[in-house]
Amino acid sequence: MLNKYDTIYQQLAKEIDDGKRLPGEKLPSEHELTELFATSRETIRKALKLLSEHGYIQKIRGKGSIVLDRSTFDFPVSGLVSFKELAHKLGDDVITTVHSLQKISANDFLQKQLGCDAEEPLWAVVRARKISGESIILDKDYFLEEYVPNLTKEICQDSIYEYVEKTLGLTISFAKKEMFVTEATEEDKQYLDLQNYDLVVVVRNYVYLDNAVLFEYTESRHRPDKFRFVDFARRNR
Amino acid sequence: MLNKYDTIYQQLAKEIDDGKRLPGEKLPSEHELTELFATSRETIRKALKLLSEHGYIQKIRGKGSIVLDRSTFDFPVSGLVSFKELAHKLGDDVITTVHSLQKISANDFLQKQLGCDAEEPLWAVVRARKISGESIILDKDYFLEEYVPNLTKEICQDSIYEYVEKTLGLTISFAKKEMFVTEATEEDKQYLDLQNYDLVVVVRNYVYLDNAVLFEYTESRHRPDKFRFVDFARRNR
DNA sequence: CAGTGGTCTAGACCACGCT
DNA sequence: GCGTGGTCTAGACCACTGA
Repeated sequence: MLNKYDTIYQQLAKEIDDGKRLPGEKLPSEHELTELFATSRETIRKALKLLSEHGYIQKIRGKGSIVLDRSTFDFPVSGLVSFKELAHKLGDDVITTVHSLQKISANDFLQKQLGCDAEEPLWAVVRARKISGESIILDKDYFLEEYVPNLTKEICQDSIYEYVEKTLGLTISFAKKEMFVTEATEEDKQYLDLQNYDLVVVVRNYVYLDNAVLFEYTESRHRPDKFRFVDFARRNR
Repeated sequence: MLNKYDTIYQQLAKEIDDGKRLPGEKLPSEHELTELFATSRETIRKALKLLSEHGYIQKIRGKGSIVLDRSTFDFPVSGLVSFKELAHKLGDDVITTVHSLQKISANDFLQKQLGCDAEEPLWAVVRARKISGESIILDKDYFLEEYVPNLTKEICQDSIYEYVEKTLGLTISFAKKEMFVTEATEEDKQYLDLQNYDLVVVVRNYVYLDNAVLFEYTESRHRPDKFRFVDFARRNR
């Protein structure tokens, strides 16, 4: 069972998704929702905050909460989405090839990225992602070994996140992403079907556990024509 | 004067920025902060929520609020940042050239992007942004004329957002961004110093007013080597 | 003016971490 | 068991909107 406010959020979100509440319409007032759900106003407000953060409604002081048109927001969400989830949503067939899996010590670059000690033991994984027959993405992952004692090719073939969260019981709390374009390296050219492109889009991902430890640094290198990112940003975040 | 919780947020953020509270340290507990700021716990919690949403702290149930290391987060923020603000933060000299400014009617593409009526009257502005002597970004903006009755070259030269918000009194509430890489068009080549690059990074920006009206569609076309984006994503957003 | 959402309060109980 | 943050309540006053 979820929180009360989360339950209310999900119900209202579903009603909007199902077309029971149409864009442009107003939701019942907070006062009315309080009675509808037999709860307090602050709880209703938390649910409405979630709806507005997910682009379902917009709250306007003095007027009410207006249902938004999410039809233009239908691309897989920004935020922390694993490659596997993303591919699944796109309905594409994805094949992962593990090119290397080894224990290393942090070099200067990784020490800086992970903010860890010099020589800190790390897992280094290099994987290529093939979509519809073409190698499109090169994933280079670095984990603190301390948190991930065992790692096998099979796990890397599947989803490392799933292993980390479900099997190891670690909780990922948030991630910072950084994106830029740079020249393709020899490694990119070796593992990706770059066609004639000599640039790649690099997405750097810094992943934190719920104990505030930065435990993973990932670099995803995308063939430029297949890259896409969506961000849904509220003002004054 | 701001809200109480916003004031508390800003004070704590400043203390962290100034190094008075160091990464890894814990903030005082919510109970202690309640007494420190002579306020209620929910108000403190709103301030802490802001801190955690901006990457200043991480809250851990049963333990406390830990100050994070924001030193790797120092690049200008994701979200709705106008070009002018961004350039200002970077401390660069920026020159804007207005290449065209005209009233048009929505064509099929713009009708789709803005979700407006066919033939809806729009402003169309094309501007190039020169940073340190090089034309790096081509901005193509389309506004609903209904909301922006007058637009002059001088306003476009300066900041359209400032004009819209300060002079017209409209409030921008949020934006959706979409990013991808594509081949440079003739227009890109004409207005940008693309060197040998034949790709551009396109950022599509959908801007909403606080009355839930989508009133602007902007396409920013960046020279790939000068493009950079940072996203700070909490889980389950 | 009545009705809306925005802020704030002072309490309560719960789930979790640590010792 | 104690202190932490997470949820929830029932009220209050304010700022804004629209008739």
